[in-house]
Amino acid sequence: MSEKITIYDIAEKLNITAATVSRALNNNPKIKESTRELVIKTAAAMNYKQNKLALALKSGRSNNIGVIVPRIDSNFFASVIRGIEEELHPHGYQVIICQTHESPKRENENLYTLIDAQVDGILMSVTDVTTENDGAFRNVLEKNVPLIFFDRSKHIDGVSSVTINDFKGGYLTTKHLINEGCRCIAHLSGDQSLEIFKNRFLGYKQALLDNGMIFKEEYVIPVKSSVDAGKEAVDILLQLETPPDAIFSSSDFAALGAIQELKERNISIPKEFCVAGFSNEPFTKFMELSITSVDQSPLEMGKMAARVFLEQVDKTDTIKIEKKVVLAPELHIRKSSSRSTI
Amino acid sequence: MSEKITIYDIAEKLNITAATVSRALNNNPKIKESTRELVIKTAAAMNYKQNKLALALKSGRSNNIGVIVPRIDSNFFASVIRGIEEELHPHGYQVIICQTHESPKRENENLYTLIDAQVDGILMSVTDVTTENDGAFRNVLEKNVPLIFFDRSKHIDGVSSVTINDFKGGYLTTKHLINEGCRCIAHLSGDQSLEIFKNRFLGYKQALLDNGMIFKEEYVIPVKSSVDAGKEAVDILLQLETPPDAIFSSSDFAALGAIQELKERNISIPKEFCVAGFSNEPFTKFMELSITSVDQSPLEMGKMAARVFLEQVDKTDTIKIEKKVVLAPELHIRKSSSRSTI
DNA sequence: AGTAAATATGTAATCGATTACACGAAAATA
DNA sequence: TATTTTCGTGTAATCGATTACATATTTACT
Repeated sequence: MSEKITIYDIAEKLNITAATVSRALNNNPKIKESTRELVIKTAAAMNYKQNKLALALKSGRSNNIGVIVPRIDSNFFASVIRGIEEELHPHGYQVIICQTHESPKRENENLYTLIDAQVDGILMSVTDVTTENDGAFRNVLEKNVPLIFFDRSKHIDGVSSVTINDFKGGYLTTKHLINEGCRCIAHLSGDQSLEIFKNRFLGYKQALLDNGMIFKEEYVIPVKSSVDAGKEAVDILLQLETPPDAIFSSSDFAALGAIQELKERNISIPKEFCVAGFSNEPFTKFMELSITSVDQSPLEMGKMAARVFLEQVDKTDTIKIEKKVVLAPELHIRKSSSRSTI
Repeated sequence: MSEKITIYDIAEKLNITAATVSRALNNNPKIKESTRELVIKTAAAMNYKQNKLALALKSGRSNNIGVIVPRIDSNFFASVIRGIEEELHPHGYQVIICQTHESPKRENENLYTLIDAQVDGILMSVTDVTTENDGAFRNVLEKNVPLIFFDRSKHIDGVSSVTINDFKGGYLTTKHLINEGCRCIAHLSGDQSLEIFKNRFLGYKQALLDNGMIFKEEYVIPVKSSVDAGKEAVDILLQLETPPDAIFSSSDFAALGAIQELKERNISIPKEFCVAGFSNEPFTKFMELSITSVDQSPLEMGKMAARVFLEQVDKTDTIKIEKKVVLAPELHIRKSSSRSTI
């Protein structure tokens, strides 16, 4: 078992004090050049490694940042985390992962745990806006720990966010469906308490109105992000007096379910019915009948969130600047809605 | 900005020493019951939070564990990490994520960084067996930090691992293809320096031999795990004198590419040609022509790796027990290879 | 040579919690 | 009552690094 070498060990060996060793290693200009070289050489020879915990305790900075997501095993969140890790790694930060599983209680708990662990910042996607975890959020802000929301945001003074323009995503997609000749476009909506879903819906609605189409409440079906939910939604929609001829789904999984159900009923896609999803999950482009979807550039979102964090950290004296970064959504048009190319 | 409350603050308020406060909070039996209650009540009232960094420095334990994976944005690794996090969270551990991007240099760097950060354990999937990062691994073991490999393992004395029986996975799949009537089965192989791919290949070979079929070198095409690689492989295979009538791919992505290329050539699947992949990526079951694949139960693998870690941590005095957990692969038979059900 | 200025290093406190050891007071025993 | 236990708490060292302040040594200048 290798001994743990401290600056005291180096000091002892060289008959100097730990203070001098510390200064030499930190390039303090007051240290004689010859001493510095000697210390550095000796430190290397003894295989000295700085104890990060001691440093963290002294400085109050752990060089860890916390990331809270509903779950990690979703392509979107995993990609965001990848972006965060890649951007922050060069700066010496380590990424701590926490999952909420959409539970506000877990979210609350994670926030406190991360603060306890003295992270230097928290990047997160909120779980639920209705529940009041404001205590936990306030606690973070009071501790002066930079807090940055990505994708699923929440309005809190002084908190920056990185999101995509979901409204535009919904608008573009709906507009595209209209352009393809669809006349009655339904929408599979997500949890309206989350802005992202609210905005996708609003974009959908606005696109309808801007293009002389009627918005009908009955065409909006709330779904969970699952294949089955998509199937059920189609079942409901097709029973309407005037069934729709297109679906803009706020979830790729629901879009997939919808497609499966439509096929089951021998409805031809995209000829008779067009479908578009949201998130650009990998499978959407792999399908034989590839699915039109909105890309949220998760990698870029993660990197951007990390950059916003880097801007805010260490600026405790400055008045905190609330930065709202909004990325542009990118509509990937594929077979499930491409009548023109057929 | 909320003050940071320490045990000294509590001590001062109650006119006792920090030692007593510490003991009271830690349920030390030597503390008078009345004192303990008073301390606990006061701590709560003052909103005291234990400083984890100080504790970590004193105890040498950070309550963090490091996870190193090639990349996080792959369904498999993300699911493993999910399993790890869920299993370790109740025990108070936080999970630090590192990516190698298949670079041995990054792997090396990550290992040292995690040790520097005083993690209490490292769970990882190795990147490459050929490169000698042995120094870094030895460093981990010398520091007495539990090291556990999952999926991609490496033979190092005293290191436990959690893997699936890749040999069996390859064997079962190949056997299945044989049962479906395939006579010439090709294999898209992965990096043979990694045991997982080696074993999938060996399982494939053994199944052929056990069932009176001939093994041909030319039927084994090394591929990267990508759609394009699968397409190219098919291109090569179909130019052979005796082209195969089935493919067992060590990668789902390559299997997908193969299927796309076969369709391109109007070869009917599974009638004329069967295809099976490995990993059970989400898209394999979503496809209209769903793809037969081997499930590696990543969630379970992560949980198991975490459990092995929990068993090993804190047992520094005991002789380290090398534990090799091998999970059973599960073949999911789908349309891409199901002649019987058609 | 004598003093000021510059340079290099040492001393000791600090970050916050834990804990071996010491000690005084109360309770138990002789 | 004297002595030993037991109990509860205080003292101070420790984990490893940083740093304000003090001090010693050189160098520069009159």
